[in-house]
Amino acid sequence: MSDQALKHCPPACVSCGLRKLDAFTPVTPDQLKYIEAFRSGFSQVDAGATVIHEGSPNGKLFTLYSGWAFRYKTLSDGRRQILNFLLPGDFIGLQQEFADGAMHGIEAITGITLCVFPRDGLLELFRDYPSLGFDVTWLASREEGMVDDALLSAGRRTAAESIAMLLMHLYRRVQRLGLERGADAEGASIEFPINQQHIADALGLSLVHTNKTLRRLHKLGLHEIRDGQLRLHNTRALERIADYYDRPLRKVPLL
Amino acid sequence: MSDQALKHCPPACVSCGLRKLDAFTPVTPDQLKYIEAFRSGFSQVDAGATVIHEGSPNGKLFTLYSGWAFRYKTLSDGRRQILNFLLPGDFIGLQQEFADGAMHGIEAITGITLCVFPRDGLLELFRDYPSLGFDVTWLASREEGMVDDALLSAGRRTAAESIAMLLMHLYRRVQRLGLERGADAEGASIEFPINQQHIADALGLSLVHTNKTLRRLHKLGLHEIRDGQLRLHNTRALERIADYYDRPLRKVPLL
DNA sequence: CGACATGTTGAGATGGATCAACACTTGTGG
DNA sequence: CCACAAGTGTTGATCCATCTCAACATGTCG
Repeated sequence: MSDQALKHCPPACVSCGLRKLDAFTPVTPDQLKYIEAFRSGFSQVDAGATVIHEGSPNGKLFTLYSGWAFRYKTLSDGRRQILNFLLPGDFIGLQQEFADGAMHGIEAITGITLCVFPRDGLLELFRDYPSLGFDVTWLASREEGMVDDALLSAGRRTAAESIAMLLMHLYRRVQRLGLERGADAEGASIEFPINQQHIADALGLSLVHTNKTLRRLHKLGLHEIRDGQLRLHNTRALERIADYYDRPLRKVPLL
Repeated sequence: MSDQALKHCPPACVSCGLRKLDAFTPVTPDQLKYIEAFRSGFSQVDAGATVIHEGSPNGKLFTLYSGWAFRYKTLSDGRRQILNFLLPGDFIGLQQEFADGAMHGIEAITGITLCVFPRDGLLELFRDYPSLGFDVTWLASREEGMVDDALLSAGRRTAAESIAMLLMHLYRRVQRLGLERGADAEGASIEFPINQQHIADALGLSLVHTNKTLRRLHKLGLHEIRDGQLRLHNTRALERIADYYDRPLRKVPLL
């Protein structure tokens, strides 16, 4: 499936392009119908625009259908921390419902398409389709796992280790979605719409240091970022540097 | 309620000491009965012992009944990052079920008591009591919110800001449980069983720097840690330094 | 008593921050 | 068509928050 086909969210979940991907657990026709009824519509957000404002207590629930986005928090003087990157299939907005701490914002990196769900239908979903409720928990828990990893990077990894980790992590996630670009002369690659400022904010580094470290890894022949594409030239080395080894991939639920 | 009464987990949930606390949302007698049936027993772990080993794929689910513990990850050369601290009422082990990334370990700080639940009964719980399933999601989401905050600290706060944040955060959590020690001559305090190495590992700092920063805050008259007790002498200043302002507290579900 | 965990302090080293330029590209308005 | 601003990436120089190393104090416990 080309990612071109994923640009726009189709009106009916039955013809959902995402769901056809191998990465997601299949659902029964019943469940699919319920999800479609639960969904209140879809929405598009331009690159760079804010999907959910930091600290806004209300909002809807979303499934990211296409494009990249990120969750973030900022301190009052403007220092920003990206909490994690959001890729197609990610469920958005749960914490807004629950957290009693301060909230996070969500910003689109590329233009994105979202399936929208009403916040107050969630309990009903748990009631009517417990296994879908279970899936929501699955997704929440999986996302927490990603933040755990990010915290390990920010807290204990060096800049080079963190960057190696992030490149591997994002590459693998895109790869699992089946969106890896077929091998051209230089090998496989993925779309990589984030800039060095995003990387810096995700890892708790300064922009300048991020640039220098990225440059160093590039000169070591580990990777290449060009024209919005990421190519990994030596995943073995990157894994070793990041001290991160991939687990067998599992299918992920999709709401 | 004195925390003495919370030392041991009673055999029946009806007489659960935790549940009497104001901090938790009440449950119906039906739900309580179900929870009691779901619970397979309880367990004690000594201070310093490991509850769940890092990377162990299986395990049970727990509710921490009494004492302090923490979730952590380590890099292969031993660098350790504490992901968050666990206090009574926290639900433990969800990520073990779901995460496809590497897993975390859990270690007891004090002696702790745990209610044990079988991992494979969870889906059944979602089916039989959707609102309890909803609560599980609630708890997962709330925990993610805490990790989000920790990531903001590790990534973007200075050492002093991070420490101020952590002190406030832990104080407030204990306070919400109703475990604040009544005011003696020097004002209110909480039990504070963690040492400087724990603080360092939670914030991504070195032990030495943690000590010096803690000393500095103490000399500024902001707090005092002595005899395993934490006293905050100037919460206003701590909040300002940490750039963290408390939200109105909400009741938390308890499983 | 010694072993060990914990906290404290100083000295020196360094990873990463900050400041300051500059190059390149893209879009925009004149 | 050019002139210009804005966003992004690059690089060097310098600074400093934090790390590492090293020593010592204290308390607990067997």
